[in-house]
Amino acid sequence: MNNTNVFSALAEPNRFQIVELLRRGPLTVGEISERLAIRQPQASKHLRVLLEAGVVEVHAEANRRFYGLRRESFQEMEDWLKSITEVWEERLDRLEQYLQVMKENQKQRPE
Amino acid sequence: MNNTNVFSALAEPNRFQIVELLRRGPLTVGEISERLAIRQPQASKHLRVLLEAGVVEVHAEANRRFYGLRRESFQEMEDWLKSITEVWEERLDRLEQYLQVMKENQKQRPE
DNA sequence: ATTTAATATTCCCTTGAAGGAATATTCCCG
DNA sequence: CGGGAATATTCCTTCAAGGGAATATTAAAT
Repeated sequence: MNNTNVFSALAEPNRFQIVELLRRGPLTVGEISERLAIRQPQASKHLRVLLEAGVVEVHAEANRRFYGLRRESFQEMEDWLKSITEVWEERLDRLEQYLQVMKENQKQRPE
Repeated sequence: MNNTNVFSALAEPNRFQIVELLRRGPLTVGEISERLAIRQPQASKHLRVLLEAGVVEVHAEANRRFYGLRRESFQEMEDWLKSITEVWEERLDRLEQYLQVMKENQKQRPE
């Protein structure tokens, strides 16, 4: 994840809402535009952006197109976040170790 | 996290790079602008955006200002991601359960 | 083959975000 | 107090993203 495209995709409020909407499973363009109260062309445009950013995937079914969240995309974001927060975890671990050592020393030489 | 501000903050390549730069710990504006090879005013501007989005925090020290990543912000993103992916996990669990049941039935009535 | 539903695309316009350059602010030091 | 370093802010300009409206495309149905 050095892909700022994913972030720009999610930065737009309507697109973020689309993602929220797709939590429970894929929806058609019509359903999406209806529930978000936006016009169909805007829905299509936003979905295109999400698609190209890899946030979303389509599968056609006759006339309709179902858009659903793309797992890999979210997995990548999670990995990236972990790669950042794990540094902090390590620091916490070291702090705990340190405190533990201090505690041991206290036991050996009370008062 | 319904805050698209965080995403718009990270959507800009320079700002994303700033976050990457701050992984190891806080830096001053000067250091940041130097390492990213951007002019100081731009660095300040980007840092302002990151600050207002809550991605980053400052603490002043004499003349300088150290910017560092703000943990809460990343925690919130992680929580949001989990709230999305956990639905998938549940589904997987149910699938596994289902497969397990089928396996049991096989044992009871082989061939 | 024509019509109709669902979706995508295009064109135009407006607004906001980002960079450049200059300037303001803050703080330390002598 | 005056000077200089570090940082923030302002003004201006440019460019791309997003909405509206109209139109094109695709596929089904009759």
